[in-house]
Formats: sequence, structure tokens, C-alpha cells
Amino acid sequence: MPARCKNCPLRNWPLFDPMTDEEVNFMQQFKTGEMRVDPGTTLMNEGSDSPQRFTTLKGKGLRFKTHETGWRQVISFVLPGEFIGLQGGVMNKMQHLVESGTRMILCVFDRKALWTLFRDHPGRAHDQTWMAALTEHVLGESMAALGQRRGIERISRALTRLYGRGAALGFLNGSKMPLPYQQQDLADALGLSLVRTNKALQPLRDRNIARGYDGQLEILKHAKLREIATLAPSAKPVVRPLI
Amino acid sequence: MPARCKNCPLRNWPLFDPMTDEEVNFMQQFKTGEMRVDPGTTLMNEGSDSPQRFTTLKGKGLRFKTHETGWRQVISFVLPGEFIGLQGGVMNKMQHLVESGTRMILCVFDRKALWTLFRDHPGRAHDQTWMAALTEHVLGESMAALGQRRGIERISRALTRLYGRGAALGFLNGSKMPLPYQQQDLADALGLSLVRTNKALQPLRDRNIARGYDGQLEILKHAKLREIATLAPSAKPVVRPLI
DNA sequence: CGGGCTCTTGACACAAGTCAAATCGCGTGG
DNA sequence: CCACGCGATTTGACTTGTGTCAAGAGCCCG
Repeated sequence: MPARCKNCPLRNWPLFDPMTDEEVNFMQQFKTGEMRVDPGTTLMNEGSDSPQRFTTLKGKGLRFKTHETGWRQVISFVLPGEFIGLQGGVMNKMQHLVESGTRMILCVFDRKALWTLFRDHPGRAHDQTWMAALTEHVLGESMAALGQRRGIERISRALTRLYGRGAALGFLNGSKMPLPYQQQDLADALGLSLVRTNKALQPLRDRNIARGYDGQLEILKHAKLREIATLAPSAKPVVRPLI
Repeated sequence: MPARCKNCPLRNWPLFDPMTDEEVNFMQQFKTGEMRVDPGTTLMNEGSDSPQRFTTLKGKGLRFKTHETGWRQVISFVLPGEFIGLQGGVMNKMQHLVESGTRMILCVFDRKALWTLFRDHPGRAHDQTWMAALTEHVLGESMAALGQRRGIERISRALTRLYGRGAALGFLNGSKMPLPYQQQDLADALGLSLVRTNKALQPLRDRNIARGYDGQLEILKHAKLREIATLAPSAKPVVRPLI
């Protein structure tokens, strides 16, 4: 039986804007169910056709584009609390896939229902736009990383960011967090070859700065890692609405 | 005296969704004026503080991020019809600048007024989100270009895209369109050094495929250019709402 | 006529890709 | 219980793309 929004396990994390009871009830109307998927399931494909939108409740996934020449660009890592399917109405036959990397549980909303949200609940509609703007911002940062930074910097940045997001979602276990991605995923996200990714990871391992193995990401020297990534010292994740 | 939205020079281009008279009047309320700027003016800086939002009426600009280590990543080229300032509410002290590259004329909207749009005109609010989703899509494509394509491919792709957007806005003059950007701008957009950009441009010039000079972009062999860029043969620009 | 841009070109250094092979885990079937 | 196969990771040798440095050419404008 699907959990009620009232008991949503995500809602009370400090990463998310608090919601009033009224808002929770409102969202509950739109929830048409829950979906559980195994690793490697395609959640969105050529989004325009999908009648559903999702919010990730549990598990991790990948958002990426592919090309007939064989490459794959990972656009972002999908973690709990993320909304999937906004682009649905926009894309034509272009490829933008979302795939699960672990078992996932997703909250399912109906596409049409979401439209009425614009009519009846401007605040939530605004949140939707707000999230889109945040995504734009994040993608812009990623572009800058790809365009302007070298391999080792990109990797350090990616690990730092993933760790930060994981921390905000309570995934941390000591200095470790579960990271169900492979080096190939990281490579495709960073625009590096698998071999180079591995080789760039090595000095981080050897110098006990950070390491990823056995489905875990461990960061031992945060400051050092940020320094290598030329990232500003702190920057907490932005508190966002949950849709 | 500022033009009325009714006479908006952009509105009737086929690139944009048609608007009803009612919608036009509605938007007119929000327009607080027009702004004219010289080349090189900063339109948005650390967006969170700007009380204004703009729509480009005329002229071209650049959207980019900079970093204290000296690099600059051009996120996108700003052409007429583009909305500027959506991210305003999201960014903290992070740098995301919008700068004019030519003289520009911009439609000015008040930030707060735009909020009421969510309350009173869901259709337009939806358009706003729609545009944000389109931008997400475009940025994703750009990421893929930066991460997966080599210099010459990136350049060919960029030229093709710019030409396509120019065509949709009626900038074409024979096989040429005005392109008020420098090689350095292109380089910063593509994540290449200036020198490499120039060198990659050379074979395109020599083989009479495309050339950029004197503020003009000329494409002589579209098919060839697309082939070099490994782009699908056609793909018209997506018809979008004008905000 | 002489700065100060932008664009062009060449020589060289270095980062990243490619190819290939070895290693390690791990689950399956004999 | 162990051999086998498969996928992920690691490592080495070599090639290629791209950055950097430096200098010259073209051009506009005072």
C-alpha cells in the first residue's frame, strides 16, 4: 500500500522547504500511486510520450543523453527528492533518458493533474518553476566544469558535490556514503574516458583524500579535495521545494 | 516612448506561439518600460538582487559564468525573444552574468509583478515553466557537446545552431547572418582555447564550408557542416512562448 | 604614424584518448 | 568445493587532441 504524503519520509529533511498541512493534502490528490523498479530500468525515454511524472522517494538513478555514434553524456545523478519529467512536454524525438541505478521507489503523478496545479495552486506552480531554475543553475555549473576544468578537477568537484548532496539527504555513515555508480558512469558524466577517470582517481586514493569502492564513496580530506577542485570552501546545498 | 506589446516586433515571428489579444493586454500590464544599453553592459549580476526581469527585443548578448582563477564559461548566446532573470531568486553569491554584446533593447518587467502572474494567469505561468524546461533541454545538449565532442565538432555544431536560431528570427541575408561575437566568445562557449578555436575554424574557411568574419556568419555547405558536427540532418527550432 | 585590438600561424608541452592486457570479485554450474 | 566466465577495475605503452607561448599580420582610430 502506498504511503500517504503525510508520512513522506523525505518531507522533513532540512534540505526541503517545509510544507503546510494544506499543501501536503493538496499534493496527495495528485499522487496516483507508487512505482518500484529494479536497477537498470528506463523511467523516461523521449519524455514527450510519458503520461507520468515522478518524484524519487528512494534509490538512485541517472539522467543522460546518448548519441548514435556511441557516446553517452550523463547529465545528472538522480537522488531522492528529485522531480522527473518536467521536460516531458518539450522534447521531440531527442533522447533524454532517465534510468534507475539501484532499486527505486517513485511517487507517481499524472501529467494532466499537474497542469491543474498551475490553475489551482500558484504557490506550487511557482515551486515548479523555481526548481527548473535551480536545475538550470546546476547545469550551468556542470557546463563550466566540463568546459573549463581538467580531469582531476572535474572528478574532485563531482565527488564533493555528490557527497554534499548525500549528506543533505542523510546518507552519511561516518565518512562514507553509499554510491551505487560505476566508474563508467562517472566518466560519462565528466566527459572523460573510463581509463582516464580511473587514473585520475588513483592519486586521490593513494593520498587518502577520497576513494570510491564497493559501492561506497569515502571522503577523508574534504578541504584538500575542494582545493584540488578549486571550489569555494563551503556552500551548502540550496533548500528547495519538494514537488 | 516605449512600444506597446500590441506592436511587439517579435510576437508574430513563427518561432513564437501566437498570443490572444487578451494575453497581450495582460502582459502589457507588467511591462514597466524599455531599457536601451550599449555593448558591453552588464544586465544581470548575481541575479538574486536584481529587481527586474527582461525580455530581449533587439540585439545580442552573452550569458556566462566566471571564476576567480580566470576562466569564463559562456552558457548561451542571448538572442531576441529570450527571457532574462528567471534564476534571479535562486542564485546566492554565485556568478552568472548576462552582458550585452551589441546595443540592445530590452523589455523590462518588475519582479514582483511576475509573481502575480502565477496567481492570475496560469497559462502564462505555465509558459514560464515551459521555457525553463526548454532551457534545461538546451543546456543538456550543450553539456553533451562539451563532454563528448571534439573541438571541430563543437564548433560546427555551434555555428549550425546559431545559424538556425538566426534564421528563425529573420536575421538571414542570403547565406549570411550578423554575428557580433568574437572568436574568444566562441572559444569560451566551447571550452576551447582561442588558438584552438581559430585553428579549428581554418579548415572550414579553406574548404568553403563556413566562415565568420566582419561580424558576419556565413554558411555555404550546411549538409557538410552538419556532417562534421554529427548532427541529425534537420531539426527546426522549437516553437516557444514569448514572455 | 603609432597604439591597441583581434585574428592568424608556428613550435612545443602536456592532458586525455585508445588499445591491450592483467587482476580482482563474484556467481554459476560441474 | 573448485573451475570457469563475466563484468568491473587497474595498469602500461603509445597516439592524438588541445593548451601555451610567442610572434606576426591586419585593422581601426586617435
